[in-house]
Amino acid sequence: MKQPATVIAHCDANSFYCSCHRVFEPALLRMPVGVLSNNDGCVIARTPELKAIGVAMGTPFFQVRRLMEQGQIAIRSSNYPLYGDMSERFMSVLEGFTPEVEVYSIDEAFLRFTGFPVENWEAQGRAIQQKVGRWTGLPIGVGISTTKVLAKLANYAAKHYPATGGVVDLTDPERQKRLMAITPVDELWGIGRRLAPRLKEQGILTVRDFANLEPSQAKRQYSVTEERLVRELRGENCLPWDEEQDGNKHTIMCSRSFGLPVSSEKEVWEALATYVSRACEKMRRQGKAAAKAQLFLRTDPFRKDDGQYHGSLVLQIPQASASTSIWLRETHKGLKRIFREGYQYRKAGFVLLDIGSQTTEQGDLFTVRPPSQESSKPELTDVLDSINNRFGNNTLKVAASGNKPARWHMKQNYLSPRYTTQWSDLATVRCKL
DNA sequence: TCTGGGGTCCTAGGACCC
DNA sequence: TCTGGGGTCCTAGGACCC
Repeated sequence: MKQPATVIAHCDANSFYCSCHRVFEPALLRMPVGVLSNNDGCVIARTPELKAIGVAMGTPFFQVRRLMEQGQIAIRSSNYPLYGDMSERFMSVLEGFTPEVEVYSIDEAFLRFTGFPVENWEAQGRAIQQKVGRWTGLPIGVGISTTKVLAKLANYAAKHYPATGGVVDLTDPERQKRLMAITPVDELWGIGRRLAPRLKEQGILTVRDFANLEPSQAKRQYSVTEERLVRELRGENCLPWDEEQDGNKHTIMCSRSFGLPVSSEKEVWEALATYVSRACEKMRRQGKAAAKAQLFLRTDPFRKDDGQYHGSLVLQIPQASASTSIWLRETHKGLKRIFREGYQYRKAGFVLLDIGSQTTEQGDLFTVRPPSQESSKPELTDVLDSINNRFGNNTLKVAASGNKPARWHMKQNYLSPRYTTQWSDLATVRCKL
């Protein structure tokens, strides 16, 4: 068979969050496992065994609580420090296989092989799967083809057909056609719950039906997104290769639902101040700054009988900044403008927009700042960051965030240890001699 | 009692300009 | 009565993803 010039592999961890817990609690390997969203609200990750007993994505926790209490399933609160660290380990194993790795999400990456003299791509896929398994304990699937969309499709097959053992080589065009013909169109990456019914109405039921559309027709009827999808399915690479993506975020958001409804401006402000300082911290870690941000707050849309309100406001400052104190001041002013008395608030958030590199930020022609003022701020935040990096998050925090337990704080009743990122949480291994 | 958080890209429509 | 056409920029909202 002729060797394609560029081959793309898509790797993702199976039930990633659940698998992270299983690495450190092997007893969970014998049980259906679910992970809850923030506030222990609903199920956001499930092992196949949990899916099999009919627990859907997004199921509210109270509906499965009984099963947990009966010991039939295991439930954990989400533990992002653990997932983040396991993700880094996963990605660094992948980087051993090719220099071109695009981290697509916390549990997924594309690998590009340009000019690799690989004889057997399926064997290569199994080698990746095996090494990740041995070095991190995570089970993964690997899909291999010539474009990102085809590689995703291959990985879908790897998951869907157990006989593949989790690895599918879809470089052969004939094999591509066969798979497309038996795959429902709504399984395709990029076809969501709005588009799928529209397509089906028009008789486009399988991925093959979709791939048979003329690209120009796909664009006219839907949008350029769908046109690109059609082209990718036909083997034409038209999605960008973006290895830098992770460091080049355009927005950074921090928002949370409150543990309990909150009605006072003071409490909302405590929460918002916490989100502002977290978002600024993230941005500083990336060496970036922003001149625009948005804050919002809203009531609980599920409580139809209560008065509903959604307020939001875009903030703009003359010069891009990553300083927590500057953004706190602006957000406080903004909150005064959009806060309304008499509502039960359930969520608030802060989003940094149009993030640019701190070194290339534009000066403001019309504002003259005393040099002392600007130079002192970054130093303060630097000190804050370095202390928090060394002694853990929230060792130092802004006073506006409050220091007492509050109604807005998250519920996390089933939290597991941060096995890999906190010395005090390291697992203990005992052995009999 | 109990329903997540963090992103990207595209399009349509309005404001504004020449 | 008559009142262009084309371009850019911005924003809000929709759709998708994990």
